[in-house]
Amino acid sequence: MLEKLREHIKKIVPLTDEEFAFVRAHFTIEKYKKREFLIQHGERVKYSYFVVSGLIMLVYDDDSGRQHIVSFAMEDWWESDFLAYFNQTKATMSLQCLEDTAVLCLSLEDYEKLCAGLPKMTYFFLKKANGGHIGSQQRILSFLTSNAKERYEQLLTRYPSLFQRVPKTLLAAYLGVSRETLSRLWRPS
Amino acid sequence: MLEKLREHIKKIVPLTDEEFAFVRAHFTIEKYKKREFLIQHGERVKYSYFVVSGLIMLVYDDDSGRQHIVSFAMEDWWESDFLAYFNQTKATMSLQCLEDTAVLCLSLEDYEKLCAGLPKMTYFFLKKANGGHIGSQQRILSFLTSNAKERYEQLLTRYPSLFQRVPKTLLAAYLGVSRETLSRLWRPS
DNA sequence: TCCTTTGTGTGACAAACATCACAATTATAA
DNA sequence: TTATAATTGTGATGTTTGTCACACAAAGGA
Repeated sequence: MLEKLREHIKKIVPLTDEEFAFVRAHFTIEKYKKREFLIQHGERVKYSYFVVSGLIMLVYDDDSGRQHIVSFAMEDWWESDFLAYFNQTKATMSLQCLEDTAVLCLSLEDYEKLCAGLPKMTYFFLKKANGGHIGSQQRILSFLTSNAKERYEQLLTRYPSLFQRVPKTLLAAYLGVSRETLSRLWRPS
Repeated sequence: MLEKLREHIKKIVPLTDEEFAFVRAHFTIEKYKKREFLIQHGERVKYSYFVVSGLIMLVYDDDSGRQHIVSFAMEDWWESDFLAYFNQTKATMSLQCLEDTAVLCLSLEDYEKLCAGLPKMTYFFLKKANGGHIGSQQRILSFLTSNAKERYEQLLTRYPSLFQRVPKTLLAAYLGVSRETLSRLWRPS
């Protein structure tokens, strides 16, 4: 569990045993079953999460009851409703398990302490945040430049495992098309 | 020019005169006229930019010659082709002026030196990067939940000045609709 | 096991949006 | 100023996508 976090951080900043002991003290471990919620829309966001194993989705439920998926997060990803997390406001999105999932939890207070106590970790989070920003921009670009079929192909090229792990309805909710349209994409009209 | 940067940074981390002297030494000033390019697609990305005044757009030109706008950046915004900047690869996007624009330029080397020499600045950039990530996620959500008209209204609510400063063709290229559709939105069909 | 969810495909039709064509107006530079 | 380019609106038409309806298969709990 925690060793996975260490390996993950090491890819950006190497840590001594002592430093990692400091880091690990800020995290708690939690396990969730499929369909359980890590964050519930409307509630306070206590943590951001490092996914050790499993698969979760960040989802927005609109007024008409439709689900829209902002992000899937699998092993080695960081996820939360970051807007609510950093501003300590109520969640506008939910974070829900698509598989049994193990996560490491980091409260905002511990996040700040971690950054203050070990500047390397600020740099680590900076790299992660830049990566997230760039990734989101690429997703925006795919909305601007590509139709439903192309977006679907791009998604499966980038994350082939999602095809097996996630029902098509949810892939549609990520791509921004109806599940019926998605179902018809590869069959010629 | 530089005083604007100081005010901007101060909103997140206060700096002493000495610290700001260190910061300012890493930036250079550049001025561009309307239609000029700060970054040209295919070329190396030397800097990320802090916009002191004016207006620029981050734009992707696709194979069929269409323009897609990833972002507008005005006063007090940071902008670049961040993927190419951080990886020191060729730009896939262009950064072009929509108005005469003054910017402060920061090379990747100076960015790293700044972070290493003054940890406060790492924290500053972390806050900015998180803000950028969250902003991009909101934009993704607007693609998922809203049609062209709603996205247009959201854009003008958030950035009313764009309505006067930017031609409708470019607003359309930002929203992901044709300029004809955009032109017809407020007139009932 | 059976029985209820959940997931998937497909037809018929409606709505949203893109494309092409053209006109007219407003900036901008020589 | 005058000519050229940039910007905007709008009609006609076709394509893409959404919605509703239904059937059926697969998965999971009692």
